[in-house]
Amino acid sequence: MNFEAVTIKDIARELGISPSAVSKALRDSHEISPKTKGLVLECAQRIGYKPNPMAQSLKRGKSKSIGIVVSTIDNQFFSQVINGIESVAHNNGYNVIITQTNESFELEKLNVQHLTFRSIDGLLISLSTETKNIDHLKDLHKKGLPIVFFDRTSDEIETHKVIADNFNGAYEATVQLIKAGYRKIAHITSSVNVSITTERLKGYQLALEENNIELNEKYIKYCLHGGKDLAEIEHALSELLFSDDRPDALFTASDRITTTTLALLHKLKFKIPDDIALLGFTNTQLAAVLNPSLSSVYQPGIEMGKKATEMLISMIESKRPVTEFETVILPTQVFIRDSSKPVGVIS
Amino acid sequence: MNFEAVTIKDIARELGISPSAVSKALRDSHEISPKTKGLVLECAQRIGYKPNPMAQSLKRGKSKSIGIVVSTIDNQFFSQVINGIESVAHNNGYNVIITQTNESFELEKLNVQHLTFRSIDGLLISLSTETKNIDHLKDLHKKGLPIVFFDRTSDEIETHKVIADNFNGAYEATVQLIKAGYRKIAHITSSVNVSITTERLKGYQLALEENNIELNEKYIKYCLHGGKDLAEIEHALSELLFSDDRPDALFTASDRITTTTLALLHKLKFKIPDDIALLGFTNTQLAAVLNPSLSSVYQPGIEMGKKATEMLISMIESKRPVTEFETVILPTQVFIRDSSKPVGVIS
DNA sequence: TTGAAAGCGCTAACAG
DNA sequence: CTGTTAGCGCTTTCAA
Repeated sequence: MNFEAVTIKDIARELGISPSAVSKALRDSHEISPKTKGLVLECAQRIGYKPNPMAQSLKRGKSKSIGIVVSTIDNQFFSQVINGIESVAHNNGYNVIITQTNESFELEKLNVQHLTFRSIDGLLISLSTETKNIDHLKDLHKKGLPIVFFDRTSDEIETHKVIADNFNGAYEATVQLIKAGYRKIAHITSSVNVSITTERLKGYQLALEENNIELNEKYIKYCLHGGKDLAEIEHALSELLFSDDRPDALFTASDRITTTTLALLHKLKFKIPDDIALLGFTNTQLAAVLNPSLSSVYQPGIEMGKKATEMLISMIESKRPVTEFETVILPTQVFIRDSSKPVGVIS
Repeated sequence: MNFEAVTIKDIARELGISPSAVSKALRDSHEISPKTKGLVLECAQRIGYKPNPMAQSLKRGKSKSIGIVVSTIDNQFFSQVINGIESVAHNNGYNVIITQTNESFELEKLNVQHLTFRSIDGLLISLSTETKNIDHLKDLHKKGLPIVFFDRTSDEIETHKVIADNFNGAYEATVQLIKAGYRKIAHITSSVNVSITTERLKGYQLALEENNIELNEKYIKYCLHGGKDLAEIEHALSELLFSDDRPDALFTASDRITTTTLALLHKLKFKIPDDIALLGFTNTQLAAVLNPSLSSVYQPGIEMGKKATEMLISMIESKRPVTEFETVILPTQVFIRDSSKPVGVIS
């Protein structure tokens, strides 16, 4: 509720002119005399007039709000992205409606539906790990809803996308492990459904290939729910750790998986990196003070949020339908710390 | 924009009845025959009718959205709180508008103003560290805007509040340090302005007092921006570490301060807990895998968000003005880990 | 340059 | 039980 319930009519009455004149004056229309404009502006200021956004929205058919779909906000990477989204949106007079899928396809559909009920002007989405089919988005896209994908995208819709350089991040990370002397490098990753999994996998594979290390399929473990369930990571990890051919290094592909893996290795009393090295994607600012300090691939979360929102708003506000789309790839940074120290070096 | 632009009129036309009848049928009014209701519902379903929330809001004078003010979303504790807020709000058909103050009083005022422009039905706020004066909220409160404080509250407005048991958390934490053999316990805390600082300070003081340890004012360091600036924590810390009477333990009072202190101690090559012990408020799930594993006071962030939102929505939807207010205090949990191991014990 | 009037989609008082 | 009408606050023709 707007508690400054001063309307255009109040100004009109005060000045003895018509509401429509006031409206025009406030919008700085050319068909209003400078004198009247001055009076209106002064009066609006004086009696504390604030436009009612709901009335404007109803009239204009725009809600000035954008919907966000992420897996969960309680995650370093996504909270940074949302931080970025929020700042750009706010600066442009938009507010954001955040919804969480918890990696569930059903919840993703429900959330998208809920958002359209709320009359959003555009959608920013990072797909859930369960999502294979995006018909729920195709329909909306066809009807003209501006959509920008970030992080976990889909090829099935042509629109703007913003991702981190997952390929290079993974490539670089794997190369660093190889340089440090590890050869049996396992990869614990998210669901095959999501784009980031494929991109990271490719980087990992190329690094191995270039270094003449044969790919061992048993070293690649997928977590269908992106590590949401502790059990799936526990399962993947124990298959790796208690196999005949235990890997000497782990390359983990997401924030949740990386930190959970670290915690599990602790619990299992594995020494890092002596028993097994660890390097993973994570955006935690605590990487340097973990035990051991954690080698990591960092994604520019805030920038990703900002860029995606800028693109979305430009689509929303574009006069003519946008037909040229862009996929922005933001650089990742690899930090080498103790958890991937060279083999055989005693600290 | 609602891309399912089917309106009540479409149903009315389809069925050859009046829009108001349709409206009433949809709202299950008693003055509509079951037969008509059935027809309307079926037709609504069939042609994909979705109510336009902006029109409803305009009519009802309610926006079904609530405003949130926090220092920054990119912080474990607050992102957990927002997670809780979001889930309850969403379940009750509300959406949330998040704004961040970055601990700035000016931004807090601006955000609150912005939120009222956006016609929020209620406000959830955790004050910035800079905030001493809350006239910007008093005005709104007087005009009838439902407000619920969480985390950092103010006595100057009588309304619902939800806080963690800061007093007990701090008391318990300090007692644990004393039990472990530490006697020179310093306290690095946030700004004196915010409620949590006082509450935590009191717990700290009582623990010392009960154990006949004299309070040393020099051991209490305030960070006016809650640790937003690295420099202020650096400054506080070096005053403590390089004084004649260096403390043997640190009790830090917020997420940011705790993790930054840990990082700085690392940088300065201080051994924890041998050179100095550390125990602090933090909500990071990584506490157990930090180096060393970090003793911590954990606040129920998600619950805090949920509870605050439930209270706010009950105020918003209350038929009569609410006059009985409650301050809910949620328990904190203290986890003792290696960073506060008993003095003299070699691991 | 200004004003009257219609209408965005929905609801509610009042008639019928 | 159903329809007519007016109006939430604002914008936008169109007419004056």
